[in-house]
Amino acid sequence: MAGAEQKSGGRRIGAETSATRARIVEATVELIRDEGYAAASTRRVAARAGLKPSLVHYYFPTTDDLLLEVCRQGAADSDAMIAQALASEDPVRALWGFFVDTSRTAMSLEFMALANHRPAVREKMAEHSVVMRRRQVEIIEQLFGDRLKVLEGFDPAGLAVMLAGIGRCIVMEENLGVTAGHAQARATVESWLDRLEAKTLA
Amino acid sequence: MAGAEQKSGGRRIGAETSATRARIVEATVELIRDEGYAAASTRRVAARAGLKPSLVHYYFPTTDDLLLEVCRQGAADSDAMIAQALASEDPVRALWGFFVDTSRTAMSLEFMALANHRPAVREKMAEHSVVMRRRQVEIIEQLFGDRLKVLEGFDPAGLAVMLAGIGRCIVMEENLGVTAGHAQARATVESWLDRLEAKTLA
Amino acid sequence: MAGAEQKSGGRRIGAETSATRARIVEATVELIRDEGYAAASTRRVAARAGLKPSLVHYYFPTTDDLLLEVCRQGAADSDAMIAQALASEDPVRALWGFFVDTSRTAMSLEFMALANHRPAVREKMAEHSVVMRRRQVEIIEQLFGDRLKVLEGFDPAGLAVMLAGIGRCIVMEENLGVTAGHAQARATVESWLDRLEAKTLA
Amino acid sequence: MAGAEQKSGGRRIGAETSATRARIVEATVELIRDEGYAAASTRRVAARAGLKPSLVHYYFPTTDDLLLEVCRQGAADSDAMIAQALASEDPVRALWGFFVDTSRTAMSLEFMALANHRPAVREKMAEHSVVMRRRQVEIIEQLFGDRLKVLEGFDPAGLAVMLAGIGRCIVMEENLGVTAGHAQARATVESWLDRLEAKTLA
DNA sequence: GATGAATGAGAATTCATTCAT
DNA sequence: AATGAATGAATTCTCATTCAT
Repeated sequence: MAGAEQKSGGRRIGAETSATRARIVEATVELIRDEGYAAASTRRVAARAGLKPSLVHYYFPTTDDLLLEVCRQGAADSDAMIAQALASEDPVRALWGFFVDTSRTAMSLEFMALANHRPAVREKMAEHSVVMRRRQVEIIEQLFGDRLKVLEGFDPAGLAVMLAGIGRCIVMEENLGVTAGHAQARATVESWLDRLEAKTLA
Repeated sequence: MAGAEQKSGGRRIGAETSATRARIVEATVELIRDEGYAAASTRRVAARAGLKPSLVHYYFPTTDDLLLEVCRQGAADSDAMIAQALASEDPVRALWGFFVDTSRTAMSLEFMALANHRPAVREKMAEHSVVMRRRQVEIIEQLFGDRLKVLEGFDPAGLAVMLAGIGRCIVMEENLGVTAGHAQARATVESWLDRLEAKTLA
Repeated sequence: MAGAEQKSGGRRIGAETSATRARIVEATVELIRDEGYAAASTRRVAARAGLKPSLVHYYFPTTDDLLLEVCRQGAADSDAMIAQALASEDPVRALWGFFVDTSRTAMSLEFMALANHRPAVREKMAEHSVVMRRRQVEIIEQLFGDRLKVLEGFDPAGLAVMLAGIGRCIVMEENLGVTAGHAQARATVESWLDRLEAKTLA
Repeated sequence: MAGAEQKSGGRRIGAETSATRARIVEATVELIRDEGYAAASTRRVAARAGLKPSLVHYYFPTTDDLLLEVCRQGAADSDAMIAQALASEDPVRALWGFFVDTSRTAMSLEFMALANHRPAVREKMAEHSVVMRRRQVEIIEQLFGDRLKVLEGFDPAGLAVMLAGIGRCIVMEENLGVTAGHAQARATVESWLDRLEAKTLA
């Protein structure tokens, strides 16, 4: 129960602990982050990692395998961030910070786009999304309880969708260099959190 | 002679009035909508349009040209939808309908992703985004005036970002088959609109 | 016998006197001069001339037709230069100047290269070369007579080959940015001409 | 272990020792020699070598890579020919033979033309030309010393330019089927060499 | 005299993947 | 654990040419 990263006896080619393997995944993440998912080809990943293209296929027989691994790690990262948020001094802000985290959200958006023509990725993303949402809802319920309904008329799952949407929108647009309304939207969200938090602490 | 379609005698290669040209753009839109932007290759577009690949290049010398045209038409469509919303019986609902319009939003998200590795698209999208946001803000101001601030503590631009974000999130996730929290988020947004509208009519 | 440019009743599409036709030829010459013969495609020629690609084909049904016309004009230019040389104050220097004329020689070299895979050009170039050489020999004989043999042991045709070769070599290498030995080779040639000229005038 | 072919453990993609790689280069040389540089396309090279087009790109990722390799080998061949000339029984004739060697010179001319629109080739050719010229000058100085100046008024570098130019001109024109003056030019060059050689031996 | 539309061929690359070693 | 060789399919783009108007 100590997290989702443990893996018992899974038999893949290339030990999961391999430094080379890690380097490949890392290079892929960088490429996707910097140039979009279309840049994540065997050759370019290998070049970025300073390895031979064949070696990428040695560890990840198909491109889907590689992409799925990156996806899995991204989910694990999100998981860790949420856990950290919950354990932090100011869990409410930390949760909102999670939703407007630039690099994680940018990656997530790339995988959403990828899902469109990679059934395997689509499946994984759907699965992750459900799990993530559930976890977010738990946290929101734990933090605010029914003050949420009483004070703002919000529902925990609804708030999760709202925060996710507003956060992603801000990140996506910042990425384009567009910022109109961002500060005001952030202010509104923060005022919700202020009110909820005040009552929480009271 | 009213409307935005007026044609200004400009003569490009492949007149804008060409039926073939229109067919190409239409096929591209369908492909992107159904399979993601990566499916918009010369061959596939031609196949979908029932034309020879070379003909696509005759009308759109580079892929950027084609993509930009699709982008431009998408923006025009959005424009028209917003105008229609404003002129409708229930402009408030129509505006929200605009933000959760599945096909338009899905396209928009594809182009956001595309912007990551197509500088030309990025530029166009940034430009469009700014214009769209401005128009949305105008409408919101016109519909609600300062009731917005008084009743909900919202700012027009901030609300535009919030609606856009929540709408996109719902569309994106529906696309993945994920719907948790959607109904509740929608309900919250609708309750805002209800309250604002009630006062508007009063 | 008043030059090679007269043309009686030749029936081509597009009157030879057309300004448009001239513009096409001119654009082609510029392109070949600046970017090599491979740049002389219908589209690029049209673009350079500010015309539609179809128009190029209207005047020159095939690429060979266009190339041949450029070739013909180049030969006419060379012809004119030689005639001018002969009529000048210092015909000997003018002749040598002809051989080291940069732009004309560069074009000539492009057509030599083109001749390799354009039989029509090959034929024309061969024909021109023979005519040119003959004319050069005439001039050399006329200028130096048998002083050539007596003084330097040169033969008129041999000298023509030597001057052409040395001139082309210098132009070709200058084009590459290589100049080693050029000044000295020029000096040697000039010393020959000096000696021959001195005796000529004496 | 003597000779210029020594291999310095360097590992590139497609080891330099590969027979396939050699076949590709050889096919390219033949194509350029027979049909001009424009014939050196991936497809045609592959067809000539009896290989699949993709394999050409496996060994030479870009066309420049392939062309540069051919260029490099051509320079190495020239180098070897000069070395051989120097070591031969009659180095003076061998040197002149080098300048009128048909196949080598024809290739060299193709690359000169190619230099016009391939910056990479241009650079390599310029570099080679300088090195070659320097080597030729050394040989000329070594063979004739200052008899050159005294007897004919020639300068070593100038003579190198003259021989190169006359040789190239003859090869180029022969290629076109034009031969007027060639024998006479050759005779003149040979008479220079005769005189210089006689004094050399004396 | 001029032009828009259409087409088939071929260019250079890039890619994922397989296989033998 | 790693890698070189090979391949077939797909990518974007350019080209010469034909044809109907």
